[in-house]
Amino acid sequence: MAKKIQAIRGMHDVLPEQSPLWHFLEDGVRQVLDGYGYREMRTPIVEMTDLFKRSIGEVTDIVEKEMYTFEDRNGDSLTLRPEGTASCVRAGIEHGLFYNQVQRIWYRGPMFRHERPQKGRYRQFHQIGVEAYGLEGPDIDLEILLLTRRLWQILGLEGVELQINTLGTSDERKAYRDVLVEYLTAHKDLLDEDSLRRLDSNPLRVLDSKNPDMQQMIADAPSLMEYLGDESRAHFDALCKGLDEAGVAYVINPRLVRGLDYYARTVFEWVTDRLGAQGTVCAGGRYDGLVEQLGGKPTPAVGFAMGVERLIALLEEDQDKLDLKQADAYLVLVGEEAQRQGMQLAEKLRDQLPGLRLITNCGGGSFKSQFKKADRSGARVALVLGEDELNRGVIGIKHLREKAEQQQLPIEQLADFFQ
RNA sequence: GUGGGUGUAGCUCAGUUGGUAGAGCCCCGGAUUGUGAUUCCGGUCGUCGUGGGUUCGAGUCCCAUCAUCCACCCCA
Repeated sequence: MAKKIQAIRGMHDVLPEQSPLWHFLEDGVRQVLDGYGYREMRTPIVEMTDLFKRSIGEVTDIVEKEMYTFEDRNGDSLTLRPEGTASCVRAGIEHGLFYNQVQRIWYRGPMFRHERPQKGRYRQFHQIGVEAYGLEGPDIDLEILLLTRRLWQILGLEGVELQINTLGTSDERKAYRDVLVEYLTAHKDLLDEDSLRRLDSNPLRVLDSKNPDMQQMIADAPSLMEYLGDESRAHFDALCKGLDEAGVAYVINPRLVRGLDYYARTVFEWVTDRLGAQGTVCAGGRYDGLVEQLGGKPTPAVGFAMGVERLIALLEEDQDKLDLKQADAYLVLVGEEAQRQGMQLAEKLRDQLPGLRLITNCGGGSFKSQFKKADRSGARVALVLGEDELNRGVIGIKHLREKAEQQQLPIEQLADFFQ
């Protein structure tokens, strides 16, 4: 036997058995987004490497050590996208979508990060992202959050908690960052190895440290809230008020600091404790500076991304609640003549009943074995065509899921049965 | 990138102090004529992750390597 080739580390197949759950999720998301007037955009999986360097930030882990970057045949440096926002902004600028316009956009697809695989963390993973451009007020932030709440409702997802925070404008954050670095440097002796590293790369992250020895020092650190301008504060207050009025439960988490450089003002995460260490199921925030930073004219923006594998993992836990059977009817065909005519009959049924999910038995087999297959297909009924039925011009209908006598119908009346 | 756990049939796993592999599920067939899911009977399936080493002999011990899982880190 030839040597087997297996999938790349951290990249997984979605098998036929799992795809109904993916469809359930994707259909639900699409339905909700349609309902809010968001439209899908599809962008390439590969982009110029600089796009991500400039948007995500040169000194982030993603750019420094997690990107799948390679040289194209003409020498360009290309990268498999590690996230979707950058591409979305690039495409928007490229096609003039942001000129004096409001855009509500969503996207979905695979993302790539070269990390050590773990539960809820893969090298190829899928995100569904939602972005709104051209609106600077807190109303659109609120809409985005209401939309996520509705998503969980539609999907029947329970036990996810909303955490929000504000990072202020980039100027406010810069000012705070300087103060924080000063404070942290003064307490350098208390910092652990990770935090010392973050002191240079992302000092705000130090506040999120899990190290118990550092908690007191962190609690005494200056708070970003004190460095917010009036406008940022008003923006955040208005959002909180809107959430209150809409009855959305949330927790203000001052330590919530998104890892990508482009976030400002509103940031949020939906988290669960059911997924181990990777508990963030959906996260995002405002990124007013990014469009300009990537060469467009200044455009306010807010958005988020969901981790599809993580949501699927949550949905799997109570999958039995979902009705995901895949066939309505299974056509049992015994005998050469029945097999021949059965194919024609099945086509006719599909003409008459476009939504019908009908599996035709192929490969022959006894009545017994064909009924076994019918049962395993999940079909509600088995349609039976054998020698007897052919001679009499009828088809047998056996109910597989409920107690009811097997009945017979003239073949031409079969379509009526499914109406 | 760092640390720990695990790799035996398609799946879930057992395999005693080293003596050349087993169960359940699944799949296939049968239990008097053409009927599933229950029950009974029978059957197929393995280079024991891969490569070295120790030994008369390795699934079992040693080394390496790959994969996978969990945590750190990072993030959706």
